[in-house]
Amino acid sequence: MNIGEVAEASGLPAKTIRYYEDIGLIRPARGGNGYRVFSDADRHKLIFLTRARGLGFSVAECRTLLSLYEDKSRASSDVRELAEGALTRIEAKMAELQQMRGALSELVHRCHGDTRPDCPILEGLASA
Amino acid sequence: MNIGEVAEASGLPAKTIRYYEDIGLIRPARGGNGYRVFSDADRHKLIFLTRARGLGFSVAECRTLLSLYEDKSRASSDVRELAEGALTRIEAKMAELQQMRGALSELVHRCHGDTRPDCPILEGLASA
DNA sequence: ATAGGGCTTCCAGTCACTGGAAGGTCAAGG
DNA sequence: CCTTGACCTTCCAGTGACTGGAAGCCCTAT
Repeated sequence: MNIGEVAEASGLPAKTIRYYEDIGLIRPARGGNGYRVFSDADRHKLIFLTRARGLGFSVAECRTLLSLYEDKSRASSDVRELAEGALTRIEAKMAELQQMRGALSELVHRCHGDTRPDCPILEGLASA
Repeated sequence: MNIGEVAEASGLPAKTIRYYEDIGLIRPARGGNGYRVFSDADRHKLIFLTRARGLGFSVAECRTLLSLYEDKSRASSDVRELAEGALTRIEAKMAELQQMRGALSELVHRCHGDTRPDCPILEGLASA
């Protein structure tokens, strides 16, 4: 299949797929016309990448995940460690966002939001 | 004050303060030796920026916030709109992270994480 | 006089794409 | 056979918000 089809199938933009080839995540073959030719294995890898990225793994981690995926003598603990790291990052980020949301929503609710200049949001930013 | 002091006072790295000058968020004076000289107003602005960034406003929004802050005839509704936008973004991001966390933690809990290759995390990524 | 720390500029790199220009290829319709 | 339009190619540059590092000036203390 050509890049358009595999983009459709994997949910990734064609640009991103070319980029993934660039950084060596995938190695599609080439047809006589210079077009990339994607095998089923390539398509599976791209779907794998789409999901892994969607779960918060970095591209570097995806590279490792792909090599673990292909290494039939892997230890599942290696995969789990990566996943636990991603989970920890997600939870840290969520805590940070929760903090922000709390502070911000309080400021928003205290601001009447009309034509007057008086504004608790700006006041809060200027001197917490 | 010099950049080191104002960095300490605002919580921003000196590098970031130079960057903020570069993009025109602040305009510190210069001493005869070429060093940046920060006034109290500069310091206040940097603290303002630290807090606004910490609440999830983009640098572009911070620029607007600063100009609203200095505009004594502003409408508080303009500030509030910006803040509501930031809040909406935060909530969207939180929802996304929650989704990720749910999926990822389920996979992690299903993986025994030992020396065997068998791994539900990889299976989940390969075919959800 | 020298050692150290702090300051300066400038260039390059990060992460993961994304946009756009210039041009080659292919299938369908006239 | 020619054209049209969709699809493909490469290459270069830009995004956001910094961050690292090199080369060199400045200031203070010993």
